[in-house]
Amino acid sequence: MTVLQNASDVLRLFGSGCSDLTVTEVTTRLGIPKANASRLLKAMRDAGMLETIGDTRRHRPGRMMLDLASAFRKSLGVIGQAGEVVAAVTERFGHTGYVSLREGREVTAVADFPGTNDLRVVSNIGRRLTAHGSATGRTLLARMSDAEVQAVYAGRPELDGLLPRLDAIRASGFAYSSQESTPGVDAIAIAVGDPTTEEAVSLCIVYPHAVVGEDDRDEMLAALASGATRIARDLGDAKFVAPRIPEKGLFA
Amino acid sequence: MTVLQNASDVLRLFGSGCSDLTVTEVTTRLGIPKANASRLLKAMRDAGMLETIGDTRRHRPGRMMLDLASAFRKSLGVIGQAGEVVAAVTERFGHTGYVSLREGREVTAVADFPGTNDLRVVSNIGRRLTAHGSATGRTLLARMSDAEVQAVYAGRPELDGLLPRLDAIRASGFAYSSQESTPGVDAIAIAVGDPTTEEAVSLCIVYPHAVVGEDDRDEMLAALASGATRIARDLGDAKFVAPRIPEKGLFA
DNA sequence: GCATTTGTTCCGATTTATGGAACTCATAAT
DNA sequence: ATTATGAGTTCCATAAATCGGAACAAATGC
Repeated sequence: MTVLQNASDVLRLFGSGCSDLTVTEVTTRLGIPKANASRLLKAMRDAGMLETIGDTRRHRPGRMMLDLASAFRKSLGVIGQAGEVVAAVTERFGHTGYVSLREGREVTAVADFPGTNDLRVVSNIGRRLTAHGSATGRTLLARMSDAEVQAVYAGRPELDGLLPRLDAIRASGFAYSSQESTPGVDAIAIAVGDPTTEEAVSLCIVYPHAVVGEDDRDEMLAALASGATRIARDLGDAKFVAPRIPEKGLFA
Repeated sequence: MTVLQNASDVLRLFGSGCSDLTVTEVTTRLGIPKANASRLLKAMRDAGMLETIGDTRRHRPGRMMLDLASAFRKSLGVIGQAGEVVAAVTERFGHTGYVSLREGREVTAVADFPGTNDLRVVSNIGRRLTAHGSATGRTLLARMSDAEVQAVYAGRPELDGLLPRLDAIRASGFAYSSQESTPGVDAIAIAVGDPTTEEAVSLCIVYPHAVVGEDDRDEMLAALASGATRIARDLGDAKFVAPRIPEKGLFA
């Protein structure tokens, strides 16, 4: 067994909820001689993979690991990061999720995460929705200025009443729609973008109107919002508005 | 040179802004034979420390590293995390920073970070301020309900006009004070808490009123806010309100 | 198609890791 | 005060990994 594998096993112990380790914990949890564990932790400390907590014998991951996490996220790109967030929300609540891009007056899903609930909205990757007529699309339009939106919709009837709705999204940080694109289906969407590549995507969760109460809905919004906020912070998205979870009854 | 040290050197390359690496980049940047680099990256991949990006030859940190970053933060606790954020802001802008706790109607600094500017507010750890009369204190009070605040200030004159000020903080997510506790000194404060331990701390930057323009002030607020937001997200702080950077002129 | 760049594999010599036991150090119990 | 107890480190011969150079293979560019 190579040292690297052992070191990796030690690091993996941190994954399962434990935030610090001692030599003995490592020997018992990995089943290796304590002489090895002792030397291994020392070597990992010297290499900066671990650091001791204060002057105790407890170890935690080294500071270097913070940079790694952000390098990992950076290399994913916005779409990838958005996908990770939506996947996590889908996993947790069982409802279908999308990541979508806007092209002109339309939006297309570029990644989809089928829900697991018995009653769920079937995923439909590649289906094109109108940007003005979907929560996802409006979050992406809301990232543009009114002038830009007007340019996209020059002389078109869809513009009617659109700008105030976008203002509302700019204020709240998210969009919600109930039975708009599909009967019986509600959607929550939040947009986030990468200022360096100019890519903006929308994170969206869709669910059957009938089976989701206000509390679940707010929880999903909160989950989606916290993921999107992290992405926006990591990428330095200045246009992002941190969604504010509304009080009960003020939703929509 | 041990493998662990080499592996660590490779990981460290990610720290300096680069989000992915190839074998040749590693050989040149670390100055090691490419045979070694090739085997090293393979071993690190097998150990889960790295993963390849798609089916290209580029490598990025493995997903495991995400867990490590959060284990690191968790082991710091709120006070430690707040300290890291304040230290970073202090470092960047040169102004003095504090982390404070509230006890009853007073707040005390538990960590301080002396500024580096020629004209700066001298740090004063252990100095007690009134909670109602300092930006720091009010951010902490704003985390409580009106009823709880009233209980703390039962029958006391300080309660006059306090609740509306707290409401303003709850709405904006931060507190600002100009020449309040100390003449010539302004302060920006944001509170964050750990729901599991019930600990709440306030992150605060203090600076001479005369030398900081609106732009710098907004930048400091943004820096403090993004750090506090990350902490709140990591810990699941439901009471946290993500600060919204106000438009010019609407500040305070 | 050929040249070039990039990555992998092979080899013996050398370095490093391994695991059992002996040892130190601090803390808790008698 | 003395002795157990447990955690952590160090010692040693053996076993296994790494090293660097060069030959080899596989992409990429012209």
